[in-house]
Amino acid sequence: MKLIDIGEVSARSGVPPSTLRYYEEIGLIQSLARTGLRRQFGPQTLVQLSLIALGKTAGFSLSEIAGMFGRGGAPDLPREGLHARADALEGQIRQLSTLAKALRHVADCPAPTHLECQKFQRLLRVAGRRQG
Amino acid sequence: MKLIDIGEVSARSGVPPSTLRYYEEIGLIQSLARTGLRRQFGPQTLVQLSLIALGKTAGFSLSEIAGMFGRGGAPDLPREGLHARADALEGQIRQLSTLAKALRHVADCPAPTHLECQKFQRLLRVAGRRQG
DNA sequence: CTACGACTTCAAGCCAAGTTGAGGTCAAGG
DNA sequence: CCTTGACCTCAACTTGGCTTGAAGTCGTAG
Repeated sequence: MKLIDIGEVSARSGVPPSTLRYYEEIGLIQSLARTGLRRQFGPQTLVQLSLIALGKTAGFSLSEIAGMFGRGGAPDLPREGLHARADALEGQIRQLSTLAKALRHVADCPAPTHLECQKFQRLLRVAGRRQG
Repeated sequence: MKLIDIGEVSARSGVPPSTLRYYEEIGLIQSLARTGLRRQFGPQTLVQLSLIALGKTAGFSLSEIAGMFGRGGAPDLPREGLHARADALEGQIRQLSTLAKALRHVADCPAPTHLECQKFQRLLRVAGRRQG
């Protein structure tokens, strides 16, 4: 297992070194060694960084994401937990679709103001239902 | 146009009064009058709050959301801007779908570690492509 | 008329997720 | 051998999105 210098990890992943240090500090990733003072990471760190980026766009907090890795960086979570997260994600996806539809509608609707448009009203009600 | 007391806006929308005051402070919503000191909002504020909630789950910042309203609270944005936002949203939706699939896969895949699973590798590569 | 409870202002505090800056260390190239 | 540049540590700062607390002001019910 060859080690990768922090600079290279940063270059390959696009994540700044300061952020890599921060992630290590909070336990999200681990460096495996030092060359002098320079952190050396394992190849799986690159995979982790992909998952972290993905998780962040999905709206997970860093600590939630940390919970998805086992020690060593391999994804590791009880199956039901994963399915629950996937369910939550799909809910979020439905909301986003609603919003995207609402935006497209607003762009094309000829009504003088959208508050007078039935279709828009309905989209909003559907959206509103998810928050109570 | 009847006015709605801040307490009632809060109760109907589920948004705390402190947050409503904060939103007014940053110009996201406007109160139309006072009864004594109490803010009174117009009915469109409730619509705005729905859109704000929706926008937040979509990952927009409050200032981005503020940019979607014209003065008076009616949604107001150039059509091309709206379509651009919708496009961005749909990209995000695709990412989320990828993540959801990855999660479900991890939950069900029998491989000893997911890093050895072809399907998982592929999902990650697809995901990684979107960040450079 | 008085007390109550929900509002008011304003400043300060809090959390997440980093970034920035000062001062230090190190390995590699010339 | 010495400089250079990228890293190091640690603390402080920043931004976004609020919440909390102290001290004050109303309008309504009793």
